[in-house]
Amino acid sequence: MTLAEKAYDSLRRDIVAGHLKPGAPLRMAQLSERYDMGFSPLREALNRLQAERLVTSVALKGFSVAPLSMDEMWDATNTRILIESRALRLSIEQGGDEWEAGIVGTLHALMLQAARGTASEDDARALEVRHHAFHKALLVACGSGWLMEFFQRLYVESERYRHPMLAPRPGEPARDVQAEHEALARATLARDADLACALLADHYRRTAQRLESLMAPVAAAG
Amino acid sequence: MTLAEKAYDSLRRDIVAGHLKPGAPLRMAQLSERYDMGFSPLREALNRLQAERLVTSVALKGFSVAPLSMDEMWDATNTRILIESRALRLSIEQGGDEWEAGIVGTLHALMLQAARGTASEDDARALEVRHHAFHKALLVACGSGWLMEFFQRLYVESERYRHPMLAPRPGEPARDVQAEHEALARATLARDADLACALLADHYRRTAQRLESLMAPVAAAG
DNA sequence: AAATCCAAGATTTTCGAAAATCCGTATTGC
DNA sequence: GCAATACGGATTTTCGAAAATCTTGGATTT
Repeated sequence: MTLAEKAYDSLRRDIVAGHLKPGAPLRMAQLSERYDMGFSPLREALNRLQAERLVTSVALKGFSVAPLSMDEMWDATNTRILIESRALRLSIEQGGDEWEAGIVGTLHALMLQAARGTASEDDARALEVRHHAFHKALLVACGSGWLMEFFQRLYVESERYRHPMLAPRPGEPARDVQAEHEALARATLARDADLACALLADHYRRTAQRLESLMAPVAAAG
Repeated sequence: MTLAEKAYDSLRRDIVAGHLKPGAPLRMAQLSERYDMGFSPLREALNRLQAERLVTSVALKGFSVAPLSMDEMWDATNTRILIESRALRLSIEQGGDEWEAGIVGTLHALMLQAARGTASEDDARALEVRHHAFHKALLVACGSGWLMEFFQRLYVESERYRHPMLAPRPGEPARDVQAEHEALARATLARDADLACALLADHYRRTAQRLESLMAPVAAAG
């Protein structure tokens, strides 16, 4: 793995995790020290991330972490529903045994990690990885590289918004996300496309609403 | 404009125009001579293009022009119809006077250039620019940055396939594309979403079918 | 007092060479 | 004879410094 690829992975992780804050300028000297490499691999990584809209850049003024906004979050949510509904329908039409096995397997792995909780940083990351794997497994039989690419893009984007939610407020009742995942998997395996798509859309809309109510006070305070 | 941006524009144009052939390796030394600049700005541009799937890369083996295939062409066509249908419906719901004026204006400019023909290279490029502007104008009131981004990505992709079609075979009757554009604009301005989306889908499917019949002999020969 | 201009420092961008890696070829060993 | 390997040239990748540009602060002018 080249340094430029390491730089890409590290920067992407730090941006998605919110360790590099939205809007923050990314100075070459700082990044060079932080990731212990020269400018060249960093600039290559930043250019890739710019194409993915995770960073912005202005000529001769450098790069910044792409900002977040509630409008953009809703846009991503709605577009996600459009893309994934289509992909899910295609998968339900075309998916075979291997596809079904993937859903069952990734759901099981997700459940195990969810039961384990997210006490440590590693556990939280593992949950995120398995969550992604499950949602990808649902769609992977759609046979469309473009739908899968757009799914990936929007998944990463939504991860940026979801991150603050992973540390749930003390008093609030935790929403049973895993039950939603299970119902979604069941409808999908039963090849009930209408139900599965409805559950998927609900799943994302609820997450978005939760996020909005969670961020509203933050935005008001900041 | 920085050299890296110039490199990005030049490479993108040459790839989309087919001047750099699908699958061809992109050697740094050659590119450096061709575009008269050092490696750094070229590598930055190539990394951006890689993120947009216009070039592929393998670590330590360098970059290549991304390949084309009929499967991928159909995938892009179908995904385009999904994305643009949604964007068109949203635009028809939400678009105001400015949006309508944009459609009428860009359609008129497109017609003028189409009447002028595509004898010279410059005319062909001008037609392509106005064609893009018209299709963008139809969707621009959708209010979704993500839909617009995906539209752009798929437009560029389809441009790569469309390019060989711009030099029409001598004997063949030219399809009246501009009539389709006019009908599409009329249905859109009449706020008839169902008809407009149907025309849009037909427009793209016909282009794809035309391309398939045009490329089949090429693929068989090569 | 407000606006403009200039210089110094900070920052980004680009280059040219060094380092690391790959590929084809010929040689060695069995 | 054939596989494995070591060598040399070609290529990519990375670094460190130079060039170009921006920003900041104060001095100067209106």
